[in-house]
Amino acid sequence: MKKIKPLSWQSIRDEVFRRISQREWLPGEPIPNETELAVEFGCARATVNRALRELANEGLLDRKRKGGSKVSLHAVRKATLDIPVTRQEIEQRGAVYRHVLLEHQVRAPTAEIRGKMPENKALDLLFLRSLHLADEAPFLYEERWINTALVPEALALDLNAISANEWLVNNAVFSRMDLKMFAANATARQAEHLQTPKETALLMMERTTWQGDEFVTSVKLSYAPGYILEASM
Amino acid sequence: MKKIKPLSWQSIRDEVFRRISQREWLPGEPIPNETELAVEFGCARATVNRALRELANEGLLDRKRKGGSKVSLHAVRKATLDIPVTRQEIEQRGAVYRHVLLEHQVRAPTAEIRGKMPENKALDLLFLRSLHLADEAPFLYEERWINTALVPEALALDLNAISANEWLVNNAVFSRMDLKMFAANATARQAEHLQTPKETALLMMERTTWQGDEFVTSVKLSYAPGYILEASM
DNA sequence: CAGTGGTCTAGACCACCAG
DNA sequence: TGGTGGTCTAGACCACTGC
Repeated sequence: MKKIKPLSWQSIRDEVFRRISQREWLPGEPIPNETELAVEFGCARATVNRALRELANEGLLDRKRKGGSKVSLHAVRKATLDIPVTRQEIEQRGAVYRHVLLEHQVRAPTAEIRGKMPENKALDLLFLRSLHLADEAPFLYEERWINTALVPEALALDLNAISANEWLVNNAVFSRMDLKMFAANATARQAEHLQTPKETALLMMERTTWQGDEFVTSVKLSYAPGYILEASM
Repeated sequence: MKKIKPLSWQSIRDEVFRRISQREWLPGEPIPNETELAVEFGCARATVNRALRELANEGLLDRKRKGGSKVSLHAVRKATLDIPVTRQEIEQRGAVYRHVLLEHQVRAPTAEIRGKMPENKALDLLFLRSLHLADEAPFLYEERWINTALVPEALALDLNAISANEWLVNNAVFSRMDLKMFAANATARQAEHLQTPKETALLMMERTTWQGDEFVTSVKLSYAPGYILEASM
């Protein structure tokens, strides 16, 4: 077994990646354990561990105690999706950001939203509708529910000055986020706000953030036609 | 400064996360350096490093040598999107998978695809159109280009037996993937294949995978109406 | 039970970069 | 140029789990 130069965990990661890519190590098959690789590469086991851990995080390896490390049978690749603050996303495109608060009221949640809450709590929630503009053109329309039990400060805010989106990102505590993306034909209301013909295909996103098992905020976003959501890995 | 129990990097990560969440450490402000935190938590610096590195990966901290670690001004949260093999995705829903190869030919790439290739190389590429079915209902329609210079074996495959999607995932070498999601009204062709009315809003995805700076395959996916793409963080 | 990965430690050196 | 994070090491113990 030829001894190879690398010292850094990155080089080891790359070398292991190469062996998997070039099918020296086949899907489903075990690879040498950390100690053996450390000997082969002439480095500490911790360094090998770091390299293999990264590859496992990317889904290329399955690792189990005692079971050892195996090349994943079907590499479920994971792409990373950035969730920026809408203002920043617009400004990054070189456009001027503005947002309009269309509706702001405390009301009983819809059945859909109530389903996310514990049975016993029948609190009223803060409901918002707003529009984000890029250079005065409609960019994103949002309908949002905020759990005022968890974020009472939201009630006192001037949401014309700062968008709920931005304020929540900077102030709300949350530990988990669910995210759903789908397409929908524009309803009359969406079409009106986004200044597009009715039935135009819109990219929609629903995001719910949670603090423990209670939801903090849930928002339904409608992107203006032509919006492209990008991700990479 | 009160000394806290935790030993594991997870507990330190959680404690630091709590301090950021609960605004003990404010956005933009520096936090104590690794050595100081190691003393406070009563653990090795490497353990603190591991904890802070995870938080930085999630976008909650900005770290710089000499500059120290600061709470991110606008936490760009990163969601994770799984890219499963279509067959597995369908079978995971308890449905029977089948795919149909609609077209299979070597042809000159369109301008759009040629833009992804180096100027000098004017190779013909393998072009495929296929349909993935769940319980015989249209699930996903795809149009795919494969760079046969990089994956010559693809030319000899029986793509009726195994979908290009699945074969490529298991056999193609790639180091990077670009991913775009958007909505579009169904064209006549899409409507026909997905058995839906024309103009129905469809969730579309374009994925291009790269090996170094050469593209391996580029695919345009049209999901059947009602499809929901989920992610989480 | 024994082998594997998961983690922690204490120490060390280095790369980067703000001051 | 000094302080900070980035990394490597050698050793150790532990947790899980296949056998």
